[in-house]
Amino acid sequence: MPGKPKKTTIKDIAEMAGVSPATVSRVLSNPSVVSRPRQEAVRRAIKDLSYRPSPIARGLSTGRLPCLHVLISDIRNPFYAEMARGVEDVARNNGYAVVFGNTDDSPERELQYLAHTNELRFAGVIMMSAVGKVDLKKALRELNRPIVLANRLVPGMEADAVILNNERGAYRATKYLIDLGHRKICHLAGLRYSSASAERQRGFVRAVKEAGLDIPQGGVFSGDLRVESGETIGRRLVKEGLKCTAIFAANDLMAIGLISAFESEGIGVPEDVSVIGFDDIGYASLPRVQLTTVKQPSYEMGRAALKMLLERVRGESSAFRTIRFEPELVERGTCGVPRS
Amino acid sequence: MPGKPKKTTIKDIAEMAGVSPATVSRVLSNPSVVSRPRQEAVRRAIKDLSYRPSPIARGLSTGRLPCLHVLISDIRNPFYAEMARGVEDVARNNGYAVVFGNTDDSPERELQYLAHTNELRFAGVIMMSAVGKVDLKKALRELNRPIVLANRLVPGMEADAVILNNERGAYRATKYLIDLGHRKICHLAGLRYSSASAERQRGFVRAVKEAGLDIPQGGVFSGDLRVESGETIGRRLVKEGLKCTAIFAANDLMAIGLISAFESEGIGVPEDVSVIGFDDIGYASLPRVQLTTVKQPSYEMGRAALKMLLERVRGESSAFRTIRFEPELVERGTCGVPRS
DNA sequence: TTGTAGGCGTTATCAC
DNA sequence: GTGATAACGCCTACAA
Repeated sequence: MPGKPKKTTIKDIAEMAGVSPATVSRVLSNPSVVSRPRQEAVRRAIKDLSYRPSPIARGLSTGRLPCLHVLISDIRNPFYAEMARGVEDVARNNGYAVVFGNTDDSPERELQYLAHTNELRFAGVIMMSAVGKVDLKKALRELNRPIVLANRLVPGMEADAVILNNERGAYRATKYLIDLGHRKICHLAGLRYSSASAERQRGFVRAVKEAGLDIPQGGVFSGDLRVESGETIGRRLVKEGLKCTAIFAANDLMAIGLISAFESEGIGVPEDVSVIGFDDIGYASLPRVQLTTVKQPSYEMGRAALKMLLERVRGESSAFRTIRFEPELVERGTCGVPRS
Repeated sequence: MPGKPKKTTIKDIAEMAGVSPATVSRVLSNPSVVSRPRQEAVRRAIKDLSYRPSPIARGLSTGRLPCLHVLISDIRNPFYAEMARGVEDVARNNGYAVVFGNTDDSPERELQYLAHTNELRFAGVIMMSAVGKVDLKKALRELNRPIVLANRLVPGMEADAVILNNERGAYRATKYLIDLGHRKICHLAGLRYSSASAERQRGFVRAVKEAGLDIPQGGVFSGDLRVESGETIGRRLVKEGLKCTAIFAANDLMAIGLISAFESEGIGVPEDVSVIGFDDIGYASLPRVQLTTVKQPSYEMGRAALKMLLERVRGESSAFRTIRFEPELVERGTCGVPRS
């Protein structure tokens, strides 16, 4: 094969600039230790040959690839898609590739992905779907790489984190229903092992208690955060005879499922029952949906998570930080005063 | 540092099995050339030390990392999220990591990502958001790696592809409106440079022509496939006085935008105007939305695309193939007979 | 069938 | 400051 292009390497640059490969490498990573004239010679050579160092060779040598691993529950959930987009936007602008993994909230899958993180030497991890299991904390620790927990925390684990003040958001949602006059309020909770879901449930309980109300007997259900589980529970609720006038769902997807079930059973929202969600995904604002909900700035949270991760990856060490975003109640059309 | 773990390498295996590193490498990649007894000795050693070859070292040597690059327009579009999920599911089950890139349909960004593909030596590319530009074809060719075009084709480019029969889907959608009695039908087209959008427009035109109808003066608009552009055009249409009784939108997102605009302007759907979309994203089926549309099996298309890519990556060479999925009309509630 | 040795492109550790 | 030189962990002629 005669015309094999042969990528230009650090040696070509060294030769052209009349220095050693080591010096070229220094110009690239630690310029301050190289004398001015050689620095310039090297830079010119780099430009002339439009040289780009090989990330893989670098990776072999340093043990780090310019790739970030992002673990989410399911990219089809608009809330995650939005965060994912925030993440990717800043990663791209910083020269990092983003590898996504859908866990479906399975701890096994989580571990499986982390093994991959390690093998491929990805530079860091954003864990958005942490399912609090003992071994997860251990696995994350042993990974020995920068990690940012986003959206969900891992109980008992110190780490950088980007989360919403879920408790407060849930409290407000519930308080809103109470102020509307509701006395019997149910809660469709999320995953048992999700810290976000747990916090939302706590916020719900606090609001109810503070108002001196009781949670209806068996009034807290748990779903899996998908539309279908909202539908299932909604139908069950109707069948059993609605024992509440309002429901706070742990996320919009389930709220939408609830509404679907109710309306197909002839129960009007908000005439017969009020429904409030959480997240404020894009569809919540459609005229036909008009879901009252608690907004989280998901895109911004994704960006913030990646920025934190980058700082760590770049070696800026300091104490762990937690960035906590504030929720915002968005009044729309699925809540009203209770039927007298 | 005394207790440095020191990953186990191919040498450790060689030593433990009493063979050379080369032999270990062979059992891993081309076992048939190694004698039975040594093969077993090596495998046992691998198991005992739970050895896993380093993808990076391999990558440096072979020029290929076990990562696949998937280029999409925007992960927040549920249609893409669905395909992305299909892709990731089969990639994961085959030991490949998936790197996603959002192009926002920008040719520059497309090229930028492909440069990354090359630098990081990703094993293959799935291009779902091809914006037909001359240099894209060239860039893809020069990439010198397996490529699968999904969702959109690149004009004049031979390659493996997974697409929907867009022309037929659009034809059916339009025919459906015509059969309902509509005579003045508009089309909200998609991206000018998307082959999928172009095909849909052709299908629309064919149906109208075949029925001996005329397309209303200025009755074909073009949007960018996002909800907002549906809203914008919807409002403009109303302002200018609706000159049609039905509209076929190139995708569901824009259809939803149209409906939002119409309803907020007091125009009923389907009473005053019928709207049909394309894709059948999850939200189309919600009771409150009930969007009539053309379904594409997006998840399956994602899977199919990745399977094709894997075949190529694994070196199974053969002629280029195109897998063409068939669309399916889904009648729901946004189309009706025209107002007399 | 098996082993030796060079190469993949950088970084890092030494001396100088 | 700078330049050899050895890793980094695997693959692959080439030779035996």
